[in-house]
Amino acid sequence: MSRVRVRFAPSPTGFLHLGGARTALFNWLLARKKQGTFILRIEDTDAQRSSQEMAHGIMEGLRWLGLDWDQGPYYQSQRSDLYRETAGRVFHSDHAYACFCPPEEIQALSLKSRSSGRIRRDHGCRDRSSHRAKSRVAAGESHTLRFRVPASRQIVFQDQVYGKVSLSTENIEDFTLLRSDGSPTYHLSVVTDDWEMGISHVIRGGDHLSNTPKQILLHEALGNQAPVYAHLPLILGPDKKRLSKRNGAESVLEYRDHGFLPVALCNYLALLGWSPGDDRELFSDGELVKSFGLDRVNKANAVFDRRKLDWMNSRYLASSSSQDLVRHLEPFLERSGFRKSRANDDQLLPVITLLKSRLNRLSDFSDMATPFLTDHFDYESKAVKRHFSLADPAESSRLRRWLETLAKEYDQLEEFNLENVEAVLRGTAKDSGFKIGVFFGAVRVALTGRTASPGLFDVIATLGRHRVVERLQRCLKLLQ
RNA sequence: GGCCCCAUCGUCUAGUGGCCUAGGACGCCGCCCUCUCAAGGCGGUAACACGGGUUCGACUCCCGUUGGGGCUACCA
Repeated sequence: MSRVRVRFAPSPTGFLHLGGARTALFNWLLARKKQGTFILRIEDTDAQRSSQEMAHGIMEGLRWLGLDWDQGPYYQSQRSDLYRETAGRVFHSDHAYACFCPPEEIQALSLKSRSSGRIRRDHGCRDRSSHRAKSRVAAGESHTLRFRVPASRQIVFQDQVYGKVSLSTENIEDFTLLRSDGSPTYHLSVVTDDWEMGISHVIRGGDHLSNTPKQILLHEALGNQAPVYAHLPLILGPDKKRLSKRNGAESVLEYRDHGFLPVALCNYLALLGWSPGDDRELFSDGELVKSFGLDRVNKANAVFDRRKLDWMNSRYLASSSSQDLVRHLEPFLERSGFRKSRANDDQLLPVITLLKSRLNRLSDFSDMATPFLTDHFDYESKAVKRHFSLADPAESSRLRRWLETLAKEYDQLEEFNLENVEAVLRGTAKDSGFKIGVFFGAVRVALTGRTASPGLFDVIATLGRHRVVERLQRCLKLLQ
């Protein structure tokens, strides 16, 4: 069996959105599973709309997702000679012809085709003698090169996802190979490169399903063996319309910046159009590669559901090692003004361990971690009002006394560990006569400034004796 | 318009003629756990687009209808 060689071939006319990322992922998964080769090819034959920035953005996105490529990036803009050479071969074997019609004329013909419901090819160029055409070409007359689509043939291919797909050549227009400026179009460059690069499987979006017969025709004309095709169902936006800028199609880099973990996004994307056949949903490292196969790819388009992505992200966050999260958290900490250095990893790690199971995004961390990373945090006014502003002034001073007692107890506690910390808090709360919720609530506000936090014992143990005592004393003022 | 493709809970999906009283997950709702908020545990809500066939028997096979998507460029 020959080796699997696949490619991801984005055109750098936009960023890497979810659809492109999923296509890249499926190619990558197959390559890794079959120990094949994953090639990156930048399809920038449309010089007007392509840009180097977009190409770089796409590669940054791929790297972030962990979809490393084995060959490339190849830039089609640098391979024009190859395409012109291929075009020459198609032309000389009479599978293509020079078309001298001005664009408007072709457009009119296309319009006519549409209203009549069948492809019109009666613009003359395709039937004129090649001698005359050659002399006009030699004279420098502006023209395009068009593929001469054969009449009345059924093009049939076996798609790995959709099964047998067939299309009559009656419904294929004489597509352009070379533009009037001599630059190659998509079909020419794709077919040339797929052959030249020895691509075994073309895995791409379903929007290319109808293009495939054209490319097969071209491969035939060139005497190539066409690759195996596998088309992927499209990813739709929440309104069931194709993903677009207005419709949830952000760059994957925005997902990175919003605090998603690349593994979470890959996992989610893998399940959009593919399923392992059992109930597994969260995949650990390498498990996705092991389980993946083209045979379990779906045919129906899938609607992107951000809430499920959120859930998946939170699950990955909770199960990641704190050590791993430090690295991912770094840009978020910096963004919110926390200096992060290797030196304070020791301080950071327990906080991450404490909070990671409650995170939905990496970006949630800084805010949640504030009371643990600095002494300068605000007390939520609603928290103070609810837990410190007792209706009865006598009660207020009683609470004050007991918090003071707690501070003393902690200050004198022999070993400040989770177990002892819990015993002291429970004991003091009981002695105080306050309801446990009232006392714990007050302590929570004193220590974190908030009404919601991780379990109090964990909070206390994580903060450490010094800060706990200091904060309990500091907040007594709030109870004056 | 023409051609191609698709169709199971709101969403992602399992299901390849009897295992289906249609399974799982997200979401939503309730309960439990509990010092708060999450998480977690338990339970609930909710689907085979429609109409014809084929068959002893259709979610599963065939045809049609409807709906959705794609292609129909000197874009990719």
